[in-house]
Amino acid sequence: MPPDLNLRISPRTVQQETVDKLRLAILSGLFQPGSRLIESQLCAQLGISRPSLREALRSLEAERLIEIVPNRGPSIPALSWEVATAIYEVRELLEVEAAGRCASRISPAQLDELKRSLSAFEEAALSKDSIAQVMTAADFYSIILANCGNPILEEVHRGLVARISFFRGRSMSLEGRAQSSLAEMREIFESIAAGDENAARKASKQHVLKAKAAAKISMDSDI
Amino acid sequence: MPPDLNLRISPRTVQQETVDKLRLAILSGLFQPGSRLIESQLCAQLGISRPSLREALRSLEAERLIEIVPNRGPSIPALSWEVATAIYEVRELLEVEAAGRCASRISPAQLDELKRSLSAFEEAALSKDSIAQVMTAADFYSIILANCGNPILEEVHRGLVARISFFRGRSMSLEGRAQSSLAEMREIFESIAAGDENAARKASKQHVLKAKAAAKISMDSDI
DNA sequence: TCAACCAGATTGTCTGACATTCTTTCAATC
DNA sequence: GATTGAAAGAATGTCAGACAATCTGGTTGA
Repeated sequence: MPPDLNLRISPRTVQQETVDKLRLAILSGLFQPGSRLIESQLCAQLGISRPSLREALRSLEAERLIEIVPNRGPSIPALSWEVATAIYEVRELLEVEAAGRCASRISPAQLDELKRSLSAFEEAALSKDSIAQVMTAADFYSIILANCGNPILEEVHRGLVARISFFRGRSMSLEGRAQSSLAEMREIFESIAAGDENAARKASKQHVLKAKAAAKISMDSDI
Repeated sequence: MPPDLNLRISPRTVQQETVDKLRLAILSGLFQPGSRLIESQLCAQLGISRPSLREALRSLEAERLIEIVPNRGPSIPALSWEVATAIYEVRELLEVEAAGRCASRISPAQLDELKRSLSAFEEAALSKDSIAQVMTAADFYSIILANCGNPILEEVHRGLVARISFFRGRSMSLEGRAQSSLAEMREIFESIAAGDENAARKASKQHVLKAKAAAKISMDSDI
């Protein structure tokens, strides 16, 4: 029996592929905020039919990664600073809780995993590759969220972070932000490693607040 | 020019109507958990075409109100108690925060609105109409969430509460649950009316915890 | 009894079509 | 010259029909 059987339990459909491709394209900033997406163009570029594309667009709409106005079609929403602030606030709520829970329940194996992801971010921080920085940082959080013992917390957090990826890329390229981010993340890690729930919460809160401040600076500084 | 010119009327499309109808059907428990939805049947019942229906289903899938497994189609997810617990925990996080913020920022007009919705729940609690109870209680929360000053908090909360509507209907029909629920909600209201942020948080937390306990009882008692 | 297999049911996807609704262009009017 | 209005073009909303791939349940054969 072919060994790739376990990889094919759930067949990937055109719709799933399309959602993933478009999500990646949006998160990496390929489309300008406010720009409209033309169905026929996307169909041609992706090599799929309109019904399949429209299903994918509905999924992305529900994730709030695109907006669909009747008779005007899909577009990339321009994230206002008000909404971004609201997202950062909820993110703080969730992330602080997750870090606290994680501190008292993470397994040694996962802790090791977390340490490795911190190292990966450290390496990225030394380089000037802001894309790598954002990705490794996202890995770090996702390990924490995955080990907080609450899958819903993880799910909601992922959805929110996706919507502010736009800001995260920009703020990471601020002078010195990667370094101070590294320091904050190290503090979170140390607290979790020590099993100190309160310290983990405090460090996590600090981190989100500073990330928000950095996002605001990067937004104000250029427009 | 008026500052906030948002007069754009958005026409209701077949897809939106369909999503609303199906969501209502799901939330009111019309479909058994675990049961499958047959596209052709739904098309006939709703009088729409398959592409339109499939778009609507993708929206509902993203809201986690249905599951779609490739080559098996859509079905109503059976909510495990583990996931329900996780949802209640996050709901607590969000609702407590919202109640706290609401206490220090709600306007007199909205406070009056809140009072009216509490009265509506009181009336529903006296009757034995558990559907009316769930609906009026939902109104009460939604006013609080709408006045917490954070639209994201509101949005996330709405999504989570929708997924546990199944439990809320059952637990409301428990002997005495509506009455104690009323007492808890009244306490939340009084705290908010007094502008006492800490009391609002405490009352809100109590309320969610008791709602969770009631849901567990109603789940264990019949299977 | 159990496995293989077959027929019906269902989904995934595509093509093509058409009415409705923007958007843009260009001319006419004031 | 600016504004209005109309017409052409583009894009979306929606449908119908088709077909292959896949699942499901029951029947057959060993």
